Formats: sequence, structure tokens, C-alpha cells
Amino acid sequence: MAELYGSSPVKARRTQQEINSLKLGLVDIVEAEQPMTVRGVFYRSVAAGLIAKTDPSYKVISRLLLQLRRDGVIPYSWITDGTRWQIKPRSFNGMEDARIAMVRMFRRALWNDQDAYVEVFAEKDAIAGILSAVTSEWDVPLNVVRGFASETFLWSVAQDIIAIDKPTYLYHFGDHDPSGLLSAQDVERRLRGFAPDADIHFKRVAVTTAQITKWKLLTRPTKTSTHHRGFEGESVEIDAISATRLRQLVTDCIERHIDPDRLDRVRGVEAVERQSLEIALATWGKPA
DNA sequence: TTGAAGAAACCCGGTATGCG
DNA sequence: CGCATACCGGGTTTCTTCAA
Repeated sequence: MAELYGSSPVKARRTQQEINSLKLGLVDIVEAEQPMTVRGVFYRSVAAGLIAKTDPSYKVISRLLLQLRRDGVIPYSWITDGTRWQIKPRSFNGMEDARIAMVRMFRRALWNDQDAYVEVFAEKDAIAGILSAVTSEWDVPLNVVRGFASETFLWSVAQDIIAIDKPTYLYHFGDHDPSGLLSAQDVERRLRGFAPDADIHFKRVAVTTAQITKWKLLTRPTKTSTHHRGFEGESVEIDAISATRLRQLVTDCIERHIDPDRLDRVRGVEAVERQSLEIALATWGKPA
């Protein structure tokens, strides 16, 4: 059996051939699921058995992805970095430009007419891209926690929940490992603390032990130095679940709270309003 | 040359240890 | 005993340094 890179106690260097086949594997992964984060590619590589889940291995992946992009093999647009951002006011190249943008971005708040309110939580950036494809479509907030949530962040989420004042359904996506479970529990506990009167229903959607057996997910040894009390068995990264299944999971979570008749009505109103907006703005900025 | 390791930036929880 | 601190665990990305 081939030794996984990085798992050997001997620091064996990769040959050029091994590096090349690793690169081919990376290209396959990125091509299939782009856009994704460097971290996301790393986890997918682990799930695919390409590399061990260790810090050095992560660095190898990140370096190879750098090369592949600089060499023009992988387009830059296929790799995303949600941790750096730009602050800039929205500005327009004239009124016509503004008019087009306004009509395009107009959306009716879908949940105003629904009896429930939904938010989704992701433990890490690596799956945020996958989940956001669905949450955006449904106008659902996606909260990316990054390990353990900050007090600041949870407080502001709680303020939204309090203000909306409806039965609130929170769905959490994270790893099946001691800290992952604790982090989810911690999000729930602190949110309830900040919004004690809110009607909150919190559910950890993934990774569950049922999913591990049902989908035969790739496991890794559990680190047992902290947080491990009461945790049995191997750990599983949420990245081991395919993007398709993850998308299906979120879709199910969200759609069960949607009343289709009311949705139809909102969509109808939205279409009419967008049209009105277009008409109203048609002469905007043009000489009478 | 390049792989491995360390550092930097930031947010956390839990536990062990030592001090007062 | 209670508190502060250190260190381990969880999350992300990139750059620099050192050794083979």
C-alpha cells in the first residue's frame, strides 16, 4: 500500500513525478468544484486520499496551487479567498449605469411573508462557497463562524433574531470532531443566552454519525488532547461530504420552512415591482 | 531549488498548573 | 479556593526562514 505523503516518520521528499501526479489530482478537484478556497482544495485532496491531513501537507497543497495558478494551469478565478476584502463605496458610471444596477439587484425580501425565519451556520470557509450557492438563492443569511464564534458576532446575529421575532430555525454545518461538536453547542448556547425569549430551534445538520456510516465518509484519527470528553471514535471533516450532498442538505433545511403559495405570491409581486421600477426609471436622468 | 517549519494576523473553549 | 496564564484543540491564508 502506498504511504500517504506526510504520514511517514521519515522526511521523504517527493519526487518530481509524485509532485506532478499530485498536481494533476489538484487540477481535477478544482476543475470539478471551482470556485473553492485553498483550504477547501486541501480537504478534498485528503478526502480523495491524495495527501495526509497534516500541517505540512496543507502547505504543500497551498504551494502547488500557487504554482498552478502562476503557471496558468488553473485560472485565478477558480480559487477564492474570503478572508481578505475590499472596502469601497458603491459608485456608478452615470445614471444609466445606476439604473441598470438598481433594476438588476432589486429583490423582494422572501421571508417577510413566511411564518418562519432561517439562518445557516458554517464552521469554516471551505464549505461556505458550497452552502452560499443555496442560501443566496433563498435569501437566507449564511454565518461563517471559523472555529469558535466570537462574542461580537453571535451578539449581532442574536439581535437580528430578536428583531425578526418569528420562530427561528438555525442549521449548523461542521466537522464531526470534539471541537466541532463543542463549537456548534457553543453557538447554540450563547445565542440562546443573548436571545432568551426568542423561539429558537437549533439543529446540527452535518456531520452526523448516521451520515458517516450511510455515506461511508473518510475518517481521520481523533485528537485526544482537548475537548475529547465523551467523544467516541474517529473524526470526519465536513469536506468529506460531496458538494452535491451538502447542497441537498441545505436545500432541504430551507425548503421545509417555505410555504409555496406565499412564495409564489412574493415572486409575483417581485416581478411586477421590478417592472414598475424599470418603467419608473426609464426616463430617469434623460432629458424630458 | 524546494520542502519543511515558523511566523503573522484574528476569533474562540477547555484543562492543567501555579500563584496569592 | 479562585483567578491568571499557558497550552492544546477548532477555524484561514500567505510570507519568510532554514536546511537538505
